[in-house]
Amino acid sequence: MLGLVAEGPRSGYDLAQVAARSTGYLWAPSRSQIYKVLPRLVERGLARSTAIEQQGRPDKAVYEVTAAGRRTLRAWVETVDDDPDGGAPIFLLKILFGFVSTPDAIRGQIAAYRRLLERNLAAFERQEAGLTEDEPVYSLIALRHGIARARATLAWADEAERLLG
Amino acid sequence: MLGLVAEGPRSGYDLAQVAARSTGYLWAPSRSQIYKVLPRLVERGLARSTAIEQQGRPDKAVYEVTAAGRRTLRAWVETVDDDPDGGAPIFLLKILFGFVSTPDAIRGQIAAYRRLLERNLAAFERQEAGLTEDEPVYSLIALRHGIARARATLAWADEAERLLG
DNA sequence: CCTGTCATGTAAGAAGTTACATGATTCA
DNA sequence: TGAATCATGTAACTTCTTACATGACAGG
Repeated sequence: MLGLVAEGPRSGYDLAQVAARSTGYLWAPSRSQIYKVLPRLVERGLARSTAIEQQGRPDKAVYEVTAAGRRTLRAWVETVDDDPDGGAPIFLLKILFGFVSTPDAIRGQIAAYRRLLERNLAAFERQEAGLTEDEPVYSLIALRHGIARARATLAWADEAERLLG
Repeated sequence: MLGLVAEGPRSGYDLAQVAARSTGYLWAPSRSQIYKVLPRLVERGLARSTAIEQQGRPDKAVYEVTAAGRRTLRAWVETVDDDPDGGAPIFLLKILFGFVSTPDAIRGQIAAYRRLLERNLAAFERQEAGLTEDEPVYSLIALRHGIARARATLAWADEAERLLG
């Protein structure tokens, strides 16, 4: 949410739509969740809100990131964790909010993501090799899913590094 | 959790380890969560538990699926939803628990998964085409990620159908 | 006239987490 | 002697969801 606020000044209502579009594939909070978290960002000094009067509607509360908020976001984007709690989507979110940091930091995230993918791929392949004939096809199908995705994502990592220049 | 119990009689402790191995990539509950859910399965008549006495250890509670539990699981596995709440992992879980149902039902899940992937892929490609030059590379990199994975997963769907025979 | 958009929020509850509590056995 | 494995569970907490509450205005 801090990242979405850092993209530009937004109301809670706006945020719900922006989130669905931009991070929606990775993470999308409900409107009620947004209205709970936003005041917390202000409490912690990471964002500030400005009331905007409107006619025939409730006042709009527009949130903006503060300098401290930007620093906090940047620190998060630059923190390297080879096996983050939220899994792969964390890497993608950090990439998406790369604009608060440097291309080098993002290269670091891609490298960490690559390491996770390589570990996962190796684990899947080991499991695949260990499958016996009495096991249902379903296990194999699920394993092949993981393998296909890991390989494709590794290929994407090459492309991503090229795009970063 | 019902699916994991249906694979064979297991204690809560066992379940934590089995989950980490088998569905771990998709979904893995904490031990405390398992101990909360298991009695609920019993309450609903989906599982039954047997106490097993042990020396020097707490009694073991082994859970087994009931006929009603198997029916409930099967109904879930066979329910087709083109855009399930838990996202893509739901399709994989249904495939993994395919042993309670028929290959045809699993083909149906793969087809539904394919439809989701095709919708996502089209949306990503539309977004990619709409990107302007002032947008940060990071948006493009994230989009390419989604595209690469969707395409790879579509190719996996072909393979999965072949494996089902 | 009805649906959708704009706009904020509360209440109740599900789902999940970490840390704590207990305690024997086994292995390096 | 200290860590890991086996084994169950509670307490406190975070995160997140759906449903409810309110109300104007725009467009078909």
